[in-house]
Amino acid sequence: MKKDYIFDVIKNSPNSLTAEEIYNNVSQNININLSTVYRTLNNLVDKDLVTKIVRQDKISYYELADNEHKHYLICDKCNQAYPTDMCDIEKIERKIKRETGFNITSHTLEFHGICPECSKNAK
Amino acid sequence: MKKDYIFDVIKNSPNSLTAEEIYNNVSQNININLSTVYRTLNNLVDKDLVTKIVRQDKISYYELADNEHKHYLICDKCNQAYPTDMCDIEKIERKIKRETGFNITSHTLEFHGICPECSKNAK
DNA sequence: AGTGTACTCGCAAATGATTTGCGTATTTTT
DNA sequence: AAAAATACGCAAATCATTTGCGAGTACACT
Repeated sequence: MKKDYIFDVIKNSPNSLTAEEIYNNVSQNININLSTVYRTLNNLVDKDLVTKIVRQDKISYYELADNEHKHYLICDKCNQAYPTDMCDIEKIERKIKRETGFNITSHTLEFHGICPECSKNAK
Repeated sequence: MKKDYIFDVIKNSPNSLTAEEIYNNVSQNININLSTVYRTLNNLVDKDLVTKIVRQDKISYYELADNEHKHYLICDKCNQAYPTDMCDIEKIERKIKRETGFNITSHTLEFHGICPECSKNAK
C-alpha cells in the first residue's frame, strides 16, 4: 500500500512537508501519482494520524499528528517552520470568553520573522 | 475611476469582505469586472489603504487598513469574523526571542469557535 | 487641436494547489 | 476463487486569484 510510503516520509521528517515535497520524496522509491498523495494525505488527516497546517501562503503542510499543542515560527527568508510549544493563549481565550461571550474552541497562531540561521547568513 | 467605488464599499463595511462580496456590491451600481476588483484591491493593499487577511479557508478578506493591531474571532457557524484587540502576545514573542533567537517581526492569530449569536440560535 | 505617454478596464486565458470522476488494478472478505 | 471493497492512475474539473493583451480614457506638453 502506497499509504505506508507516504506515512513513512512524514514520520521521518523533522519538519512539516507540502504534498509536493512528499510526492517528490516518495517518487524516488516507487511510482506514484500526485492525486494519490493528496487522497492519502486527506485520509491520514481524517484518521488523526497526520495534521494539516494551512499557512498564510495558502499551501498546506503536513506533519505527524501528536497531541501537543504547537505553533510555528516561520522564517520569511528560508520559509522553514519551526515548532514551538510556548503558548499562553489560554489566558487570552478565557478573557475573550468572559468579555464577549464568544465560545472559542480552537485557535491558530503563526509567528513570522527571521530564524537565527538566516540572520547569521545575512551578515 | 472604479477604484473609488471599491474603496467606498470597504470603507462602509463594518466587517472584512471577500473580493467577490465587494464585486457583487459594486456591481449593483456600475459595470465592473472581477479582475478589476482584484487588481484594485492589490493596489489598495500596496498603498496600505486596505488590509488583506488570509484566513484558514484560503479565501482572502479585505478591510479598511488601520494601525490597530487586531485579531479575529471567527465563528464556525456563520463564518463571520469579529475583530478583537485583546492580544498579549508580545510577552510570548519576547520569550521566544530570548529562548530561540528567532527574530519575530509579526504574527497572525485566529480564534475559532461559536459566536454568541449562533450559540443562542442553536438552542 | 494633435501627439505622446500612462493609466484603467474588460475579456479571455493562465495559474497553481487541490479535488473528483471514472475505469482499472489490487487487496480483503467470505 | 468469487464477490465486495479499496487503492490508484489519469485526465479533467475546481476555485480563488493573476496575467496578457488590446481597446478605451485621461493627463501633459507643444
